[in-house]
Amino acid sequence: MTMSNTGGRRRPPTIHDVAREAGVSRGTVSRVLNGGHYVSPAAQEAVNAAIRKTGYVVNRHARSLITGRSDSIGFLLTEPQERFFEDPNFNVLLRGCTQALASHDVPLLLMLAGTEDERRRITRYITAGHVDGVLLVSSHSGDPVAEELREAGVPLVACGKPMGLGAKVSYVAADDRDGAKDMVRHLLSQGRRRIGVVTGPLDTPGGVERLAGYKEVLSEAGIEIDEKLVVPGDYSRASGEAGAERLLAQAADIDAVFVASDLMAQGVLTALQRAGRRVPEDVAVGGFDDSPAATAVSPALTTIRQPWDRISNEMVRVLLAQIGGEDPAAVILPTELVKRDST
Amino acid sequence: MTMSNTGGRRRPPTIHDVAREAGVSRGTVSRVLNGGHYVSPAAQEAVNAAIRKTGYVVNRHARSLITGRSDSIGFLLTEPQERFFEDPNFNVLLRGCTQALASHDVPLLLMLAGTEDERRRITRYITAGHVDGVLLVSSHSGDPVAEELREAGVPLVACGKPMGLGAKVSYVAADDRDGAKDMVRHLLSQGRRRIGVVTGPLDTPGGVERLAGYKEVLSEAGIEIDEKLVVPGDYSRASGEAGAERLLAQAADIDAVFVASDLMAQGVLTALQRAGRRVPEDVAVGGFDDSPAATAVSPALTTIRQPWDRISNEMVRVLLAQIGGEDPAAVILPTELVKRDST
DNA sequence: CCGGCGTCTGTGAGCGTTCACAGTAGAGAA
DNA sequence: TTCTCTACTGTGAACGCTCACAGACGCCGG
Repeated sequence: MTMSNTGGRRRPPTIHDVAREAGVSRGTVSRVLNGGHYVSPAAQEAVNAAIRKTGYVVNRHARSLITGRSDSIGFLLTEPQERFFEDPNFNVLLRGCTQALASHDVPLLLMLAGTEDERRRITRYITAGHVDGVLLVSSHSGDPVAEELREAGVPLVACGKPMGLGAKVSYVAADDRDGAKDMVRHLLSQGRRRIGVVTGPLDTPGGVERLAGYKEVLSEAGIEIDEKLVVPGDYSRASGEAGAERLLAQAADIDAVFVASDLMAQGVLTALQRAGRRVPEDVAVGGFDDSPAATAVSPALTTIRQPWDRISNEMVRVLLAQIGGEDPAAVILPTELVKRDST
Repeated sequence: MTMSNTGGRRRPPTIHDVAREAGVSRGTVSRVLNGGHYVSPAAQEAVNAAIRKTGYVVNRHARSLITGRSDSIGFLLTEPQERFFEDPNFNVLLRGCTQALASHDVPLLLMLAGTEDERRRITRYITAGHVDGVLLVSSHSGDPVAEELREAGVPLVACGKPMGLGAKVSYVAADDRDGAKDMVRHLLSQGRRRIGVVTGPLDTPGGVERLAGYKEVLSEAGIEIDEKLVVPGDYSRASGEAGAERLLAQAADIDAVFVASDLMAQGVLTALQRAGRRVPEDVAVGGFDDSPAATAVSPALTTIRQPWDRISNEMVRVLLAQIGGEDPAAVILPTELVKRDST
């Protein structure tokens, strides 16, 4: 039973205790804690030993008070709750970002802005400086929160290119157009010629690009775009189901559908099977995202994989860089065709 | 252009600025901020006006430094990531807790412990006092994290009764047994007699209780329990599908299945339909949870609603009470039968 | 021997808040 | 009047850390 142990038993050890234990000053301990520059190897060693011995953990509040940073970041989702409940992509992204941040020892604050009230509260919270930066996920266009945060100068990285925010905000996105092209080429290579499309929301760059990829490949193949084959969706399962029904009604002779999200593709599958069309024999279905939903259905979806791990890692990297003073950046990541049973 | 405005333009206003603006002392401002006891109405008024005028927001780090509280809580999910990706119940709970906490102005830190490494890191983070308490979601038994946290004296509230932690940890749960009984009675009332069951994990109280409810009602109705009608599951969709197949193989004459989770019920539906059984004509299917999954399938699931909103609210209430010094508590909430198309 | 430089270390100040305490004023009781 | 009690207010002193600064030491070139 040592003095140092008995003495400060009840309350956690401070940097002061570590300094005393290691026989150095607070300043030296602090320097070791923050990168260890200008510290002799001997002191370095002694401090680390003292930290282990005392079980010291830095008091983040004291640190933040003086640095002005909170060393935490917000994950902001501005989607209606139904979307959050039905689309597992959010979970994948959430997990990826949590993991990426954990390796930097930065906690993630979850902010769900489903209602106007929450939106306001969250905006206030963020602009008050309670987080150093924000990872933004919002599939819909013209997000007022994003605009406010940008104006307030809060470091911000969006998932997917945001609409109408100019080049001022960073984003990380998959190569939507390229992915769409791959899928449509794949459908073509299977001999499909009457290829319908259920688009994403066309007020978002992602939705527009995926449709553009579809049209581009068909044109290159010398197939004229039939507007009856193009029906709008909003990424929700219900809109996929409705889209497929509309497609079936407008163009009963389709032999394939390119669906701009896996969740919508689930709906498409449901509608197709209800209409007695076999997948993939009668109609091939290609999705987009490679969300967990893709393998939860039967037949398992052929889809375009968005590299979620890389997307989350890049979002975190770009955000931390921006917090460190760097300029906003846009990162486009390649996609990959995943062949399964629906084509 | 007033002096007070021009002076402190760059950096946010402090409690001191507010005090000067209002013509009172820091202490008085602080008292207003924390409930306003022992403050004259006039001072109260002046301080509030000054806060509005200066746009003051409390510096949480300074506050935490002295109070020793972090005024934030952790939401800890100790599930493999596949479970997190496929089960929308987590999202519902996450949203409920976020919302409940927001009304207390307490941020939620998301902690996903999928791997052993993360488990360790998170435990260290929590026991270091970086959060005041933890909302725990972990469907599997014998969770080492929970045990460690309990031993460290961290305020903890679990969702669902945790296995083997004794009465020492708070939890909020729906009345599993009662819900199961309602469902089986409902099945009985529809004239079903050969009722199979796909159970939840039987190393958790929830799984055990739901099965117990099933057996209890059948016994009361004078129907002998046929063990061929009881197959195990683990709440995952895949286990539901496998369970239904096994049921079909062991007891082809079933006319109903009580499934211990909606997600498994999705799998059951898939297997049943693949086997050519019509739902609900040939076989009725009853789920449990009323998860978003229940209405995403066809036919829409008859299920037992867990009152998620109340569950999250209670979890937060109990946790905050416990942080405030109260004793651990157990809350059991009533369920409700939701009749849809699968029975 | 001096001066300068680069490496390393200790020290005081201060970040913005809360808390304990001391103190004031006014009302009511003795 | 004087004393006590209650309602309210102001004032240091922390909380645990980082940062700027000053100083010590060894080494080099003049």
